[in-house]
Amino acid sequence: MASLDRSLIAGLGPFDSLTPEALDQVLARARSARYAKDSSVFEENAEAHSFFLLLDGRIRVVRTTPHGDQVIARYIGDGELFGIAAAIGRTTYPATAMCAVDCVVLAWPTEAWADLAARFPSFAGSTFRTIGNRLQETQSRVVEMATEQVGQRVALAVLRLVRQAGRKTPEGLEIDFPISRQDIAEMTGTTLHTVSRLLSAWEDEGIVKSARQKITVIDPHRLMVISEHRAGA
Amino acid sequence: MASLDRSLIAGLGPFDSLTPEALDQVLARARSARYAKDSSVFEENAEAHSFFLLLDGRIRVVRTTPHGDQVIARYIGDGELFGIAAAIGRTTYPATAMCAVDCVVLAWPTEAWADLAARFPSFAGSTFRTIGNRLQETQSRVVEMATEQVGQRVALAVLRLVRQAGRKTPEGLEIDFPISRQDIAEMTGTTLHTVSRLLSAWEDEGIVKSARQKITVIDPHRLMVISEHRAGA
DNA sequence: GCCCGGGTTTGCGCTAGCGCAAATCCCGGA
DNA sequence: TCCGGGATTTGCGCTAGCGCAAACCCGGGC
Repeated sequence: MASLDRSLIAGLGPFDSLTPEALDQVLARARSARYAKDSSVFEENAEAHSFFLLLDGRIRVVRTTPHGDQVIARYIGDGELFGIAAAIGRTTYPATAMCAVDCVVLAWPTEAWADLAARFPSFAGSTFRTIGNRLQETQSRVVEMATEQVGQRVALAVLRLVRQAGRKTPEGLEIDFPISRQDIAEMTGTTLHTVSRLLSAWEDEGIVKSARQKITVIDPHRLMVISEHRAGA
Repeated sequence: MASLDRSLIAGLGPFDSLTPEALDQVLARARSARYAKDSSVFEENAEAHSFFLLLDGRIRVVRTTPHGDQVIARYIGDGELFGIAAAIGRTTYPATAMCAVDCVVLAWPTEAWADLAARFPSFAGSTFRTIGNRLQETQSRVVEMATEQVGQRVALAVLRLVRQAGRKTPEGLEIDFPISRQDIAEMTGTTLHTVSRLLSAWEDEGIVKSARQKITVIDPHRLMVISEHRAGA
């Protein structure tokens, strides 16, 4: 494992405003690793030996119920920390991290966290802000699940994905990683059948365009309308 | 506002293992306040001027949707910090804190947080652990809402309440604060009608006993069975 | 170029649970 | 003690969306 170049992480959220020397110190304790698409970085309930930063790729964070149902907690994008719930008290990962595409990550041993946090307060702050944001966002999802119906939830999920991972194309905004109907279903608490029906309907209306593992939003505005209004035409 | 006695908070989670002097310093920046049942300690979207510790009572944390639906995020019990998402980056409260009964709270100005956290690392740690726990728990609720059906969700909610606020009575375990069918509905994403029907059915089977704003669990074991098994007899 | 397998679409029937409405109950105040 | 209003219960009809099943489509490996 070669020595890591600080340009990898300079300017990324968690390491914002660290001096070059500080960056080197932070990197000194990290190792980098590649994971192939569909491999997991860590598994639910496994002992939390490391925490991670995603350098490149896209990671799906999944929980599995005792019944075997899967629920996607969130997608992680470039520059985001993940596996950090572990850094805060937890000794075990609460979910599985699956690579939606080939990924490059940095990993720090869990023990390093307290030390880094103490030495670089802005790093600690950023971590906590991240966790705070996720709590916030997760609570919004609870509210959604409790009050909106499937159509609205799916619309919201697609909009969120586009915002997080939208790539501009001539057609519209395309989600830049492969995502199946099943995935959307697991994000919104419904079935792939229902998602498929909804996307088909929206495609007929020219709101989205979808293909195998691919979704492009043509008319975000009308999708927002769907996500807000109860019932639909 | 008289000076506060450190015995109020000695030994409480967040202030565990602080020296008497440290406790005094922490208390020096707090003020205590009483809130009547059904009054709010803070409102959603209001500016986060303070964070709080509940000394006595029970607080319902509620979010309201643009459509006017309410969702109960959680209940806060004695000795718990609340309104702290604000202490971590947020400048505004993400939810409303309503008193389910008369409450006594300690309040610190938001500005004091960074200072206290820096001076008393164990306080900071405890806060973060609390937030971590809540993230965890909130995610579990997302999973529940996505995969279980109402009967199971309501059973889980009741069990959780009993665990958190159960008082032993000759009848069984009684939830020690007034809680309506509507409240349970807002915790589980259903309607008061459905909750009422479920409780009635369970009462017929001798699993729970319920009255106006009151629920007593007679047979926790059978309730757990309901919460785990799909479909029911 | 052909075949295989996973992703997707679509039809169909069914039911969990919502929405509405009405009756009842019960606590607390006058 | 009587009364008003919120909490609860219960009936009834309806539909959103699930579950099952079958067909289809398409990309990649051989």
